[in-house]
Amino acid sequence: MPSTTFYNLPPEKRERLLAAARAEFVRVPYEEASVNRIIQAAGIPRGSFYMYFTDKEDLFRHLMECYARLLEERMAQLLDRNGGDLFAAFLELFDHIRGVWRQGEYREIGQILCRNRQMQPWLFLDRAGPEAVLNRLRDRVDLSRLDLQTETDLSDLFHLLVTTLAGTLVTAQTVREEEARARLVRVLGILQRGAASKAPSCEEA
Amino acid sequence: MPSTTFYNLPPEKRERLLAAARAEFVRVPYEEASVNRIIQAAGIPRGSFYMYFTDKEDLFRHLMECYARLLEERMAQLLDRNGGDLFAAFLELFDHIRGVWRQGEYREIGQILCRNRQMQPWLFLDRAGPEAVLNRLRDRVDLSRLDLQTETDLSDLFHLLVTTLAGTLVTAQTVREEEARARLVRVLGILQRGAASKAPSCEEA
DNA sequence: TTGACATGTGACAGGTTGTCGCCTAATATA
DNA sequence: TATATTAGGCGACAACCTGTCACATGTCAA
Repeated sequence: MPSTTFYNLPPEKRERLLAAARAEFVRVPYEEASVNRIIQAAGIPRGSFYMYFTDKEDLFRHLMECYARLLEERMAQLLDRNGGDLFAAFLELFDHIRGVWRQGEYREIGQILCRNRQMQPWLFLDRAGPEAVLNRLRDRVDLSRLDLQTETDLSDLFHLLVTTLAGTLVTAQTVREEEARARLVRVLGILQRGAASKAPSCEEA
Repeated sequence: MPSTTFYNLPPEKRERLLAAARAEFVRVPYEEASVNRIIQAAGIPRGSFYMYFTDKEDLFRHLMECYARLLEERMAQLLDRNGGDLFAAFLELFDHIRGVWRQGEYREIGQILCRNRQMQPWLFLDRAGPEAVLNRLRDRVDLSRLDLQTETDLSDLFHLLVTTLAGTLVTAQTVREEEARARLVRVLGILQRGAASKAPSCEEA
């Protein structure tokens, strides 16, 4: 987490640093990103940087978490709008994210995530784990739409959904947009209806 | 991939290098692992190392892929033994892997994977993607047990299963073994029966 | 004015990586 | 046997990186 000193900075300087960081993380994969280049581009002395962030990872996490917070808010709205339908909300979240990534301040996030697939969890999963996110969202989920058989099924399902969404978003950067979306729809379908063939005694019309 | 020069090496030297590498990757997370320490521990000069592998990543991938090949073979056997039941095979694969990790040459793999969760995909997914693995395994899967509605459903399902297995294996290193297994069973259950509540007109006994 | 404290600053020590020219040993050719 | 050719062993080196630390500077309260 950034130190309080960082938040006391003049906003202009703060944003300059973050912008330089985003640019660097877009340019090369995480491991190759260099604090050196970031501070140079931002015109911020070495010592100061380490006053704000403990290291590169701290900075990267901050970028991800800022955006993750936005996503969580949006997810809450989408759940409400869809009457608590978890699957519908996730699909709409995909559309929302794709839209936001196309332009504006968060345009770079998509590219960063694509260049750093291993970091996917950092975007969607709270430092405290997926549990934490789910707990804040739980009230908005309509459980009657789901067939949950144990206490933890919701958590497991949520995890599956998050992983799937993340994966789809990343592939959406390289394959055709609709193709990625179609894949998401298919996987959501599998998760809803199950992949095991149904007993013949229970066939749908 | 290691150069042919690497394979021409006397087996003793080759194994010394790989052992040193495993030890280093167990010691610290991937980013912190140092080629320096590996070659020092193995008593191999710098120039030689770069003759065998292009860099640290190349070496790491090699370790993972050696093991991945074993897993794929095992998976093929398990599919045959379970009459092509994909779900049963995955569950047994979990048990198998846990057993192997407890001792022997691959004891370290579990720890490495745990210290480097982001690398999970490298273990299970072929460089060519999950598709490649599935294609080699496809014939052994009994499709009649599955309810696949589009061409790509099997591939999507396979991806879900692999991701889930990897996640469970990693958590199994930290939480109680049976707990991790129980979680895998639950998730497999969700994937089989689906998470959407069934229409009342089609209730099981 | 003076002190106390937060913050800015860049030189520095200690580490890393990949390369490159040189040397050795083994094998093929005349 | 003498010589050419080639694969491989080797370690010094340049170029880079990171995190720290002693010192400079600014700011606010007494």
